[in-house]
Amino acid sequence: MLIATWNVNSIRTRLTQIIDWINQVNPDILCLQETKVMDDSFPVEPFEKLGYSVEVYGQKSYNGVAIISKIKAENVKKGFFGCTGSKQNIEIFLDQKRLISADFNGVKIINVYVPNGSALGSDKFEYKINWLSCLASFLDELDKKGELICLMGDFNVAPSNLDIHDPKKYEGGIMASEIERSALKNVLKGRLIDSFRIFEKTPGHWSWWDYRNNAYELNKGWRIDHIYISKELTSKLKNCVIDSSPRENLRPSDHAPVMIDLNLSEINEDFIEDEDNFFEI
DNA sequence: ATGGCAGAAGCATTCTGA
Repeated sequence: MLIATWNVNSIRTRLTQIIDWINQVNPDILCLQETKVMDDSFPVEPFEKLGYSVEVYGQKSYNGVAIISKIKAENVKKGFFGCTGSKQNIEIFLDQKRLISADFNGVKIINVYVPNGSALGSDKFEYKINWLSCLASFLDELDKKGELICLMGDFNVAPSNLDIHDPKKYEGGIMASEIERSALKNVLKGRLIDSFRIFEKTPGHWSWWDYRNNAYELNKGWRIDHIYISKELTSKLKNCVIDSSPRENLRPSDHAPVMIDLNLSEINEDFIEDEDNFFEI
């Protein structure tokens, strides 16, 4: 099962590119960020024509997330819920549409667009750190219930210096500061694993290139789009790749899609085996 | 230190992103 994430920087501007990519890659689940559109204006039909269901959580001009899937999404939730351990009041985050979650074959897919944070010490930076703190509390609650998690999206954090083309220049700055990295670590708490780093330990793999300064042509990128999976799922993980090819399109998104191949049928087989055992008893 | 580039809103220019 192919599960992908892509910050498309406007669903309406990128629509034909996304449809082309779906036709090429045939993902089972595609999580989008920065859709930048109200829910009633989201172009649902082109996806439904290809046999996909669409779940949206958007707003005018900014942010916005969506889940496109071949399997019907179950238990769709928009925004944070159950963050009882958070110091932050969830209501603070209601106006920015940055998180949507749904269950597929017993796995909870959580699609996030983490705030950029602008600059260290700014109000937006404080918002980013508070948002990540709320996300950590959100995951703590799901962890208590023993949920299998796939947390994916645009995190706006390079987890290590391997994930920046010029660490000397950018280390300590926005998306590369110790404050952001430790806030991200507090979300993951060792229970969620970076799918990409299971397969690839070297630098030079980017998911975002600035529109400015010819960054893509010079391959000056960052790896800030991630797919984190529960430890229990790592044995089902076949692959994780960044597909930089859409970044070469005319008028591309500044982000490339990232995807994993997760063998969820094995999970169902395990489940069926357990049921058989139950009936034998 | 600043701007570069792109999208949305809306019609000139500002806000936001990363």
